[in-house]
Amino acid sequence: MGMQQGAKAGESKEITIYDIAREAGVSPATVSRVLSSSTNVRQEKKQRVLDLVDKYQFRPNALARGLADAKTRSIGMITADIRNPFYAEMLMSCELAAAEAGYVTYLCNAIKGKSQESMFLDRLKEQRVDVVIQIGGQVDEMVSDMTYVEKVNQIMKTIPVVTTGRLDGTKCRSVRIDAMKAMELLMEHLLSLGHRHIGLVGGKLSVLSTYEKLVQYRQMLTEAGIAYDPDIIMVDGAYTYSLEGGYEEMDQLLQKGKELTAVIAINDFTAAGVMHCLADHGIRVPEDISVVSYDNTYISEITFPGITSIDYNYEEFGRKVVTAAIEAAQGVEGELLQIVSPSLVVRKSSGPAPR
Amino acid sequence: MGMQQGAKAGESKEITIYDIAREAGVSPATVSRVLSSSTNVRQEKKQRVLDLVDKYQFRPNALARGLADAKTRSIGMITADIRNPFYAEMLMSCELAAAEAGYVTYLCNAIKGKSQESMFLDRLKEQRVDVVIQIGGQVDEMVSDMTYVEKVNQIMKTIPVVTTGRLDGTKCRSVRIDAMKAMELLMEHLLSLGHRHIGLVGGKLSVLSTYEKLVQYRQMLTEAGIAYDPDIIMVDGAYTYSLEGGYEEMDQLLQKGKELTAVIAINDFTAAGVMHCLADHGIRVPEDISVVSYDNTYISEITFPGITSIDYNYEEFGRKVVTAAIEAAQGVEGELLQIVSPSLVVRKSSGPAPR
DNA sequence: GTGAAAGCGCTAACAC
DNA sequence: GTGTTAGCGCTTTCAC
Repeated sequence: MGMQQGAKAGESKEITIYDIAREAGVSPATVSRVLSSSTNVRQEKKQRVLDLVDKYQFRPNALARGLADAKTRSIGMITADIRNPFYAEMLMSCELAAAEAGYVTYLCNAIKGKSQESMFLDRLKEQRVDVVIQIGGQVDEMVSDMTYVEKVNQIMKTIPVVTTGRLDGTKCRSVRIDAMKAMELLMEHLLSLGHRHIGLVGGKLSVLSTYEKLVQYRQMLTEAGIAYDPDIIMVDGAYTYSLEGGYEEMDQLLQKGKELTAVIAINDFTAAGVMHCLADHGIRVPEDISVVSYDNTYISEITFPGITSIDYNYEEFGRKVVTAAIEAAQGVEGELLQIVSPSLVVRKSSGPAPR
Repeated sequence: MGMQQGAKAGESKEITIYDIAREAGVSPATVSRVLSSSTNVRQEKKQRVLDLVDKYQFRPNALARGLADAKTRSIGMITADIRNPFYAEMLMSCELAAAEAGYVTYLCNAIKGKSQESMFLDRLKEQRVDVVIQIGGQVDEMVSDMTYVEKVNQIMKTIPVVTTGRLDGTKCRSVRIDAMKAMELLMEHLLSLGHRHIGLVGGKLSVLSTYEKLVQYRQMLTEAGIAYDPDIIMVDGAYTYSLEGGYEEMDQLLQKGKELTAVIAINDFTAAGVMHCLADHGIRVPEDISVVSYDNTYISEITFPGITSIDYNYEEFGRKVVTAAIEAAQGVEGELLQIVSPSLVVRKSSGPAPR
C-alpha cells in the first residue's frame, strides 16, 4: 500500500457545481451559467465562481452535461487504416478542426472491414456522439453494401453521418475528392510531356474513385486521339493499393512487353512499389518511364526521385468535412455533396517522354 | 422541408430501458441486469428483453451509464503527431487492444506541443475517461517540464496516466522501449560488418531515448576499442527527426570530410533524408556507406535500398500499454515501469564496411 | 431472482 | 439576474 499509481483509492471525492455553488454563495444554476456563459451573471458572482473553478481546477462532468442537454460535443471518426498516411492526414486535420470547434473525437480504426465498421457505429451510438464522420472503408465502394446501408440508416435515425465517399441509399452528406479532375491533371501533365503510352497501375474497379479515374483516363485518351489499350491497365490485383501490390502489378505489366513511357499509380504506396520494380529491372525514372500518383503523402518525398503526385489540401479538406459534420449535428441543412479540388505537385519522377 | 440529412427533426424519441422494461413486463432494473449481465436473470425474462433490444436496436446510453457507475470504459490517447508512422502504428495497436477490451478511445493530436497536451488533459478529464495514455510529446523529454508535471499530477488525483516515456515527479506507469538495447543491436550489426567509422545523425539530446542511445553508442565504441569522435555526431539540428533534417545533418557531416563508413539515423525519416543526401553526393548505399535506423516503419521498405532498422513489435507494445492502462483504471497496482525489447530487421541499406 | 427508489452531476424551464 | 426544481437514462443498494 501507500504509493498510489494514479487516482483510485485516494480518489479525492470529485468536486461538483454544487460544491462550487455552496462555497461561492450562489445557486448551482448560476455556476452552470457562468460555465457555459449562456446567460449573463453579475460580474461579482461570476468572478467568485471563476476563482473557485480555478482554485479546485474544476472541470464540469461532460457525462452529466450531455445527459442533461442531449449534446455531447463529440464526433465519432471511423477510418480505414490510420497507418496509411492518407488517412493519417485526414484524421489529423479533422481532429484539429474539431478541437478548434470545441469537439472531442473518438478514434475508430476499422482495419477489419465492414463488420468492424458496423460495430463501431453501435459503440459510437452508445456514446451518443453528435455526429459520425466516416473516412474510407465502405463509403469508398462503387456499389454500396446493402447490409451496411441498412445499418447506417438505422443509426441515422438519431445520429447524422457524413462521409468522404458515398453511400447510396442513405442521406448522409459527403465531402469528396474530384477524382476525375485528379486524373485530368495527371493526364494533362503527362500528355504535355509528350507521353502517349501511359499505363495505369493499381486499384480496384469496385472502388468509386478508382473507377472514376479510369473513366476520365479513357476520356482523355480519346480527346488526345490515342487508342485505349486494356493491356496496359493493371487493376484489381490482390494486394493492390500497397507497396507490394504496386511492385507485382508493375512486374506483370512489364512482362507484357508493351511500349510504355509513363505509369499512373493509384496511390503513393503503389507508386513506390512501381519504382522499386522498375529499379530492379534497370529501368530509370523518369528517363525511361515517368511515374506519377495520387495523395501526395510524404511518401512522395521520400522516394528517390520524389513522386509527382496529386494533392488534396488536407487541411481544407478536413475543415470542410468537420464543418459539414457540425452543421449536420446541429440540424442545419446544407449541401449534400461537396467537392474538393485536387492540385498537381510536380516532382522529379515525371519528365519528357523518351525520344 | 421534407428530406432529412440524418437525424434531428424527425428525431424519433430515443428509446430507453424503461421502454424496454414496460414492453417486456419487467422492471428497468432487470433490463439493466441483462444488459450488463451482472446478476442472473431468469432465462425467460432475459430472452424477452433481448428480443426487444434487438427489435429496437437498442443501445444503452453510455452517458447515463457512466454517470451512474462512474466508469466510462473510455481511454484518452494523447499523441504527438499521428502523421509520423511510428505514432500511427502505436495509436493503431493501442486502439485495437482497447476495442478488444471493450473500451472506446479518444484521439488527441497534440501537434502544437505542451500547451495543447495540457488542454487535452483538461478535456479528457471533462469526459471522465477512465485513464489516459500519453504517447510521445512531453513524456519523451529527458528533463520533465515542471509545469506539465504539475498538470499531470493534478489530473492524476482522479485519473491515472500511463505513458510510453517518463515523467519525473509523477507516479504514472510507463511502458518504454529499451533504447540502449536498440543501439546495442545496431552497433553490433555494424561492428560485425567491419565498420569502425560510424556516425550518428539526428535527434535532440534533450530527448531521453536519443540521449540513451548516445550513451550506449559510446559504451559500445569503448568496448570495441574505437575512439569516440564528436565530429561525426550530428545532433540537435533545427529540423531533426524529419526528412529535411536528415538531409541537412548528413550534408553537414559530409562537409567535415571525416572518414565514414556507416551512419546511424535517429529514425526512418532521418534515414531517408540521409539517403537522399548521399545520393545527391554520388555516394552509394551500402557500398560506400551503410545506413541504419530506428522504428522500422514502412518507410524503411519504401526507400531504395530498404533500410536496416530497429523494430518494436508494435502490436505487443500497444497491448502492453493498454493492459497497463486498464489495470491502472481499475486500481490494480502493477509494475511502474515495463520495458519492451527491440529487434533488428536487416535490409539492404547495410553491408560490409568498404575495403 | 426481481422491483422500488435513490442517486450520479449537470441543464433548462419556470418563477421571482 | 438568480434560485428552485425537475428531469436526462442509467446502476445499485435494499427489501422482498
